[in-house]
Amino acid sequence: MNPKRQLLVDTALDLFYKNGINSIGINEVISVSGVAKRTLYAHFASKEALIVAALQKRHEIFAAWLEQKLSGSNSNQEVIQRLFAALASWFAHKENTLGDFRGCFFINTSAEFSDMNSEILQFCRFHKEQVRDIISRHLINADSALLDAICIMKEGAIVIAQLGGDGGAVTAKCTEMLQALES
Amino acid sequence: MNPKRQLLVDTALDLFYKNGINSIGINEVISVSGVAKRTLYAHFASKEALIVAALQKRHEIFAAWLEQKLSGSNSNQEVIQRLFAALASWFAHKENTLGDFRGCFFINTSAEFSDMNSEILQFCRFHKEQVRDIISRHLINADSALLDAICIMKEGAIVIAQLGGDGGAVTAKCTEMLQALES
DNA sequence: GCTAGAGTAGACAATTCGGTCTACATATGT
DNA sequence: ACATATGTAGACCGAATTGTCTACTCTAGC
Repeated sequence: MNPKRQLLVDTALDLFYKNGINSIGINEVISVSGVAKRTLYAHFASKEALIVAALQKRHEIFAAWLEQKLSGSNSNQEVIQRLFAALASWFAHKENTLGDFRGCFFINTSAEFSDMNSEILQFCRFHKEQVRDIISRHLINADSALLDAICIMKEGAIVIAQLGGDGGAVTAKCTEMLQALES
Repeated sequence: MNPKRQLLVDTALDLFYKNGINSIGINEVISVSGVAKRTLYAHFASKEALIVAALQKRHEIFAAWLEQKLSGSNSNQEVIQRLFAALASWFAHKENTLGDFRGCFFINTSAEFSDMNSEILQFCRFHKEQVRDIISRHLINADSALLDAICIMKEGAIVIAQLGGDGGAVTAKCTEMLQALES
């Protein structure tokens, strides 16, 4: 809608994801985006509101990306294979839609805020539920045990890839294990 | 060794782990510990040096805790069972040694710093390698595939527990799946 | 008793933080 | 043509940031 608001959210998301939220001040967001500080505070009541908007934007991007990666799968085996192939591609910085991989924005954000009741952490939990739902909807005869296993390994793979592990090897292991579990 | 230094590291670790590193200023560390600022800078060249010392302390505590939890295991099945039982207990805030659970300090710290070559992130990677080694040493005929699976699920369980998931249920799933994989 | 080491309190510097405010410019709809 | 909305630049505020410095106190060893 509003182009300035959108620019601010995009810039904030980019800076927050790359550097961590507490490392980026409002002044950096405005100087990088080229938007006046007054305009920022015309669109957002506070830095926290901007953070929430950035989280929402990231959620939209990620959910759409995942949905597209999984849509059209014909078996649970294929869902597993596609999901972890997509993650591997993300880890290897080959997914332009998601930007350069630096872990899960929502896990990272959770690390920076301690008030579990804040809107920020509530949204992080919401995102994880939604992602679980997306995966679930693509599974045939949604087996809860399989869904749990997929979600656990997905988070594990993301964390290990972020801390310098071999993202390709890890996702391959996950695929192998989960496909064995399903058959 | 030096009591003031130790007090500073303990206080810093507690505050950093509870609130995130960038949310805690040097002034808070000194006011909570009751140590003069001058003394802090007599022991540490900078905040970064204090952070590294806190990471080291946390690593010592965690490594000793894990070692104790796994020592005396008589089979890979038992290692798996013990590891995830210990994690479940940690997630449920029943491990006094580790303090109230708020995720993995090293994953959390990785989220706050972006320079992969900094001493801070180097130490986070070192910690993960060491933990992997500890688990590996307790496995019989250390099967690399099993070790990978354990490490992936361990990270996944920690992240899910941190974001409000049912830590007990997740660790039970992990135990079940890994024991099936091993038999 | 004196000296040296270690610690204290807190002022201070320089910068940055989130956020407010004034004064002005531009663009759009009627 | 004029009003309204939306934008700009940037001064300003009080608080907080990391880090330095001065001046004083306490304690242990000789």
